[in-house]
Amino acid sequence: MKYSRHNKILELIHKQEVETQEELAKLLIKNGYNVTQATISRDIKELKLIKIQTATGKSKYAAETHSYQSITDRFIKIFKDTILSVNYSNNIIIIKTLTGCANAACEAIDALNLDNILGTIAGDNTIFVVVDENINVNKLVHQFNDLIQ
Amino acid sequence: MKYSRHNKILELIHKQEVETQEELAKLLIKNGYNVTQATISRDIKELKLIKIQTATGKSKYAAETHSYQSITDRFIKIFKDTILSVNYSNNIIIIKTLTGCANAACEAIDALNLDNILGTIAGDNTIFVVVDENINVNKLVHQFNDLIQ
DNA sequence: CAGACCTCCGAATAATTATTAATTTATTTT
DNA sequence: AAAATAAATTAATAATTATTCGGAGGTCTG
Repeated sequence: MKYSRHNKILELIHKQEVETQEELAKLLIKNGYNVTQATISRDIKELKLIKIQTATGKSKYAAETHSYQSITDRFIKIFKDTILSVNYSNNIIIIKTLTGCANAACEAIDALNLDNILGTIAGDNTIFVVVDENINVNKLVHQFNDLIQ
Repeated sequence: MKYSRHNKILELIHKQEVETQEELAKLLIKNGYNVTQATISRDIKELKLIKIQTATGKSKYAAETHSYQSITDRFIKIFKDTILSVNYSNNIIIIKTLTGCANAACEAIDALNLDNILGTIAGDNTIFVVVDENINVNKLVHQFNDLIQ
C-alpha cells in the first residue's frame, strides 16, 4: 500500500541520510517494500520531498517544512483512502485505518490543525485522538466524516 | 565574477519559476553572464539552492530558508573576495566592493546579524551601513576588518 | 458478467544534474 | 615580470531522476 510506504520513506529519510532514490529503493526493499526507483520518484513528488545539501557537501532527501496550503488536499486524500472507521467514547476518538497507514493519517490530522484536539497517537492501524472536552467530540467526529464524505 | 552571477541567480529564481539548470543558463546568458550548465550546477550547490515542487506539480529552484550555521562561512568568504575598502564618516560606513557584488556582500552583512546596525543599502559596487551611534562605528569597522583579515 | 474507468506500478528510456579531466584565467610568490 | 599556485570554467560524460508506455488489478454501473 502506497501510504504505508510513504510513511516508511519519511521515517527512513528522517533517521539517516539518503542520497539517492536508488539508495532509498534498497532501504525500502530491505524493509519489505518491493519498489523500483521509478515509483520512488513518484513518491517523492507526492510527498514534496526536497534534496538539500548537508554540511559535508553531500546531499540528502528531506521533508519540506510544510507549506500548509495545497498540502491539505493531499491529507484529505490520505484520509479518504486510508480511514476505515471513526468511533468515540468520552473524549477519545478511535480511528481505524489500513494497516501501516495510521501514522500517515495521524500526521494529516495534526497538520489540519483542528480545534479542540489535545493530542494524537498512532499505532499501526489505529489512531487515538484526545479531545479537550466531551462536548466537542461530536463536532470533531463530524469534521472527520465530512472530510471522508 | 562568480558572486555577481550568484546574486543574479538569486534574483532570477526569486522573480520567476526556473525549472532546470539549462533554463537558468539561458536566462543568465541573456543577462550577460556567459555560463554553462556545469557551472550553474556548482553555483547551485554553493548557494545551497533546492528544487521544490510548485502548486502546479512542476518544480523550481528556490533559496533554502537560511540555516544560519555553516552559511556564515560562505558569507565570510564573500567578504574576503569582494570587499575592496571600508571607510566611514559619522555614523555611516561606506564599503566598496567589486562591481556587481555589493548586493551579495550586503546580504552577507545582513545575515551576520551584527549589533548596532540600523540599516544597509547596496548599489552596484557600494554599500552604505548606517550605524546607531557614532561611537559604535569604530567597533563595526573593526569587525568588518577582522572578517576580511 | 462485460465494459468503462480508475490507480498503481515496472521496464525502458528521456531528461536533467553532477563530476571528471583539461584548459583558461586570476592571484601570489620569488 | 616570470614562475608557481590556485580558482574558475568548459566539454564531455557519468550518474541520477522523471516520464512514457503498457499492463495488472480494483471498482462501479448497466
